Amino acid sequence: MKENHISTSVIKRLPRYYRFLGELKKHGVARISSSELAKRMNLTASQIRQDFNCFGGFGQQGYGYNIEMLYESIGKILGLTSPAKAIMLGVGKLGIVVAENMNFEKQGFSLIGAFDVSPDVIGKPVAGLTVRSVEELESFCKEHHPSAAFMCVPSSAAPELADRLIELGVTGFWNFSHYDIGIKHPEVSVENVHFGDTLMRLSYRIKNS
Amino acid sequence: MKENHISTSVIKRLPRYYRFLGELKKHGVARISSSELAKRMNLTASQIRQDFNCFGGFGQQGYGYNIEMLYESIGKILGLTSPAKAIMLGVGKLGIVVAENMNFEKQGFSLIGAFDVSPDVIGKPVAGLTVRSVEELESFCKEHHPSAAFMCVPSSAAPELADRLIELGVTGFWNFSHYDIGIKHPEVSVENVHFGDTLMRLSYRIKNS
DNA sequence: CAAAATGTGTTAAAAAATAAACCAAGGAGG
DNA sequence: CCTCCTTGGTTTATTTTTTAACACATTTTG
Repeated sequence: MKENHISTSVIKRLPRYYRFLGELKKHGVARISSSELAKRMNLTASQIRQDFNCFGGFGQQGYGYNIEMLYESIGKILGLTSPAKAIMLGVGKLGIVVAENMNFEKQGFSLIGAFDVSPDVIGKPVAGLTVRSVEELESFCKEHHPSAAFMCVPSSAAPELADRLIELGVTGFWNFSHYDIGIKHPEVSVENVHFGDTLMRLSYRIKNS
Repeated sequence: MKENHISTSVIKRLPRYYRFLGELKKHGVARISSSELAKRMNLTASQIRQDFNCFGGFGQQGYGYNIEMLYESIGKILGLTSPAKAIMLGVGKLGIVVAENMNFEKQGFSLIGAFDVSPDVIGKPVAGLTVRSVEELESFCKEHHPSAAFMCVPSSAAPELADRLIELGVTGFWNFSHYDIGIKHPEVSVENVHFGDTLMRLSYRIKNS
């Protein structure tokens, strides 16, 4: 199922391409050359051409790239057209903001459940769902087979939960906790959202440039 | 002021080292070897040694690294000991969660102001501050000289705000908006927190592995 | 309709990042 | 106090990533 092994560097850039192309599309631009796109995105034209060519020839010599078509193609490559079933673990302040303000359907996921341990939130509505007790996790997963988990729990709860989820067939984690899921389970995909790390990097940059 | 130009790859790894070492410290571990740390972090010992050596010899042959000392050293390198003054722009749901749940002081920053356009939030308390009108931005900055801005505003508001802030002396942005601050202003440091991008990458991985 | 201009796909070169190899400093054990 | 073993710093090699170069297809223009 792999596309001839695309490097992670390329994958990391794809969402940004997608955003820029979406913006251009919205502004009614029909086509763009690699050099023009490079100028706008602050990249080299060479890199853009090479990135796109990992997935086949989207452009036309002497013309450039058709934005509409390229946008859709990248969306398909990213899997945005076939949403993966996802559940949210931990419906605290962060979880609520994330659940209610992200447009999961446009980003390749479909949120089908939310779980927490606290009686304060169990039973409450979030993003159109009713928060379940984490005790129902097994039965729920065995029925609905989510493939992704959004981890908005404290670090202390993450390890045990991750184990259970992987056991239940979850293969991808969107991880807001500080626990490093990938180390114990190298077979699953993990995308970390570590606010603290980005802040510290910014701290370094501000003080060393 | 640059440390002999450290590569961005190394800087990106520093916060993770910092986290792992903090954890070890908390568990009372006094020393660790590069190979042991490598095993725990899923890296190579070679990379760890090379990374640390960018900043000088922290280890001792035959002994390893003193965790307490290394932890503190990395903290200093990241600038966590000398907080930079920061202001928050946009006190919506996301801004509030971020402001109230991050421990800025431990991550190199000191939040000294929060601004918004909406009368609904102006005057309200957030993270110990009172939200100001964005109209006060100029006068506030001229008095307090923040060097960092946390951008929690909608993309539409970001470009004009970024211009104003840079004009007022802000050199670092923690950017939650989709607007790409760095392109127009390559001289400032920007750390993007793009939830959508990480989600799309996860979508790709789940569907292509 | 031909020639100039545009601009991709692809191959080659350069640069950067990662991993391996090696050596000497220092600790552990007798 | 001497020997052996661990282990970091450093150099060298390998791999990956990025940039440059170029040949050829398409469009545009006069």
